[in-house]
Amino acid sequence: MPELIEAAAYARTAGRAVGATIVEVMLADPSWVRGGLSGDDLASALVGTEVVEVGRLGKVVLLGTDGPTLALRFGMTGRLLWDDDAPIDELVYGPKRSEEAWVRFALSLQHPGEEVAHRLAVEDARRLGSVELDADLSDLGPDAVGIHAEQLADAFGTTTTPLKAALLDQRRLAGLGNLLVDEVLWRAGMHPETPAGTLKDDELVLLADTIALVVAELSKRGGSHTGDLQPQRAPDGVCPRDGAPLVRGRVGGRTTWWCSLHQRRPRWGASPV
DNA sequence: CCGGATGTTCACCT
DNA sequence: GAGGTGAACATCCG
Repeated sequence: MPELIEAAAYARTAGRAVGATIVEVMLADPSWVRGGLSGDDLASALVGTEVVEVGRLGKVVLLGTDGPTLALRFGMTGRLLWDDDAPIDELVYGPKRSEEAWVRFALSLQHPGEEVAHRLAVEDARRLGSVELDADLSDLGPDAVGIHAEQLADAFGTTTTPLKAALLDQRRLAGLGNLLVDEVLWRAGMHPETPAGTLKDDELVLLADTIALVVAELSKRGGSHTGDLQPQRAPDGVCPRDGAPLVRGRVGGRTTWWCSLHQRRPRWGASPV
């Protein structure tokens, strides 16, 4: 996604639905629903209910009604739209335009006393997102916002999984995606292949502080793609801090960029040089 | 034309 | 069981 920062922006916008009644459900793409429900199932469960709260856990946006709770996942190209407003204009690896044909799911929402209903819609070109009723989110780890060193220690345990893969694993920690993790590790000066379970207490504190700083700063700037490292995540990119060449590799199945100088190799547990 | 892309999930190895 | 890899999903972009 749309990582945590975009999901938070979507949740803020979706918050405008609180107090409104769902009067219509539009499901343009039946495969966008999880749980084997049809569009009719979805409509009969939701039409007539009132949105009472909107929240977020990790990258998932939750609309709580006085009936079921609706979970929205945005995949890589999902954008949330409120009428003609889009909280996030453009996604880095998503399409550069907007098309009605990519709207997979929408709700019509009627506020009491208002003339016209609003539309809350999700546009998802690649269809990697989904909507689900009463989703089981028990596999998600603690949210990355507000994470503490002790929670990171719990999340990592003694695993030898590369730090980058551990931070991307939503079961350990919910909300960070590929771009945010590269930015965090770069700022913390940690090599992405460091075995996650070998971090010392002071390193866990530094990591937790860096996650908080990066999420706060990039939220203010406007998205997961506004990190200092981002413009250099390209061939011949150099470290914005010290000018050393960046290394491009694959860690945890994802493209990973790190500084050849200040994100040093782990002292042990790495593949032989 | 080809390869790669903010995510998730599953099959298949080691 | 843990963890890695690669594919698949479908589409856009350089």
